[in-house]
Amino acid sequence: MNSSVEENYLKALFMLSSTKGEATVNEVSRFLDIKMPTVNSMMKRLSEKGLVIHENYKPLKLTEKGRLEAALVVRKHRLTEMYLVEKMGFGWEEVHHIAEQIEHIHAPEFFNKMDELLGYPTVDPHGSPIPSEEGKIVLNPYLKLSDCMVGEQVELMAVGQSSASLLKYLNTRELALGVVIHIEEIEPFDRSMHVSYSGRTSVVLTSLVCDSLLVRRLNEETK
Amino acid sequence: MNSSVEENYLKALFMLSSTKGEATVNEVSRFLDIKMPTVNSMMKRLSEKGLVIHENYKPLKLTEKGRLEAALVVRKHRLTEMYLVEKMGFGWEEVHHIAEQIEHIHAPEFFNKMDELLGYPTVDPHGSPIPSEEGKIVLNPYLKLSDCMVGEQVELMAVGQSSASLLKYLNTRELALGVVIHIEEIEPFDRSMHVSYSGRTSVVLTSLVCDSLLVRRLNEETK
DNA sequence: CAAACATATTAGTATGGTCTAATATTTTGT
DNA sequence: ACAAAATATTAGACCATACTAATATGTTTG
Repeated sequence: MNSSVEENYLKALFMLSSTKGEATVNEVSRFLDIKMPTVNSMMKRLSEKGLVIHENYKPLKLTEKGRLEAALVVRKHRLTEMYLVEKMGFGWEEVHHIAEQIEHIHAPEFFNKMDELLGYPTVDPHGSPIPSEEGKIVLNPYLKLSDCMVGEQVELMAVGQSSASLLKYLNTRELALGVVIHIEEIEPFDRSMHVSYSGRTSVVLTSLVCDSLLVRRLNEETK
Repeated sequence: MNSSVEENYLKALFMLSSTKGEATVNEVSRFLDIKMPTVNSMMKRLSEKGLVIHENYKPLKLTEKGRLEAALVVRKHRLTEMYLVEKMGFGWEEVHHIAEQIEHIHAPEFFNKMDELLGYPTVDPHGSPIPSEEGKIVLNPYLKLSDCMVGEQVELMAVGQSSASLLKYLNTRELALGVVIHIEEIEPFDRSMHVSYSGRTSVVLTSLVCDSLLVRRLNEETK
């Protein structure tokens, strides 16, 4: 059984290595706000437990076992977020720090019950995928708003990062999941976008925001 | 902020001292299954933090502050149990070990939301009182079934101890909270009771069981 | 390529929370 | 009342998880 602390390291590694398949001690250190030597010795431990591959001065990788255990923590986190929003009426921006704690509860039946009550969702309220009990995740089928072109119509499906500040920003602009966005114009010099949605027109979104919004192109018949 | 471990000691002390107002190191030790020297040094810590009164070789008492913090942990535990049973569909006997973990979550809004969704209950699914946010508890208004007399009609309101074995025992006999029990006969020599309820008649309950069942006398007009 | 910088590791320290063994005190039973 | 038993405390060890300071390795850049 892994401790909460170990689970946090595994989760960090899971998230940081999701694209490249590996991460450095320094990245984990900054991500968790824990000093490098501490990370280093913890990685030694996880390596002895067969959860991480750690050769001196080389980047860190999760073993298959480590990846599974990390995925299960992420699963618990995202199911919790989903449950808090859908079944308890919390707002997007309130649930993260609660889920950060509940994700370490050891009680599979508790999370499976949430899963059942939620109807076996595959994405959480931020739109991020929820790993299955076997650690499988659906590949994120969404693209960044910033990768779309003028004239396209897209539906907001997820946010790339779920900082409270971004979520509040979206709330004040009535930008919720499911909103259909029409791209009116893109400023070439700073890549900011003018968009319209839900009756609002010419709303300006900076490229920073556009990078964080994950959308799905609407096909012709939906228009 | 108290750690989970400290919270467990406070809770233990709270429960053990609920009748006499104090408890011994030895009792806490047996209750938590932690050796006496460990308990002793932890009590020293809690005493320095102003949560416990601990003079050498004297029984332990909670300070007002300690009592409040302990009550809040109990509140979180019992609200959680209540929520798991009422809102998620778990059985009585499944929820204890989940609540033991969730009670240490630091997120008042989470528990207040449960409270709200449950309609501000004052007793948990085992019938034990749920302390308020201010640490106040309604005095247990129930009496033991074993203190009742032949001919009385009582409603099952709570169980004195919530061991899985007792709860299963009650389940198999369809003895649920709210069931109205009629006391037909009491064996003087072993204090076992013959009772009837929900169509069943002459069910025998040993005195051990009767001691664990908390009931409320039904007044005449309810009969 | 060598110096400077970034990253990684080792060594040593601290704290929380547990243990066992030894000792001290209180309670109990004859 | 005194010896035995139960309870409480002190002392010393250990592991998990953090830190700082010092050192080693790897990377970047003049």
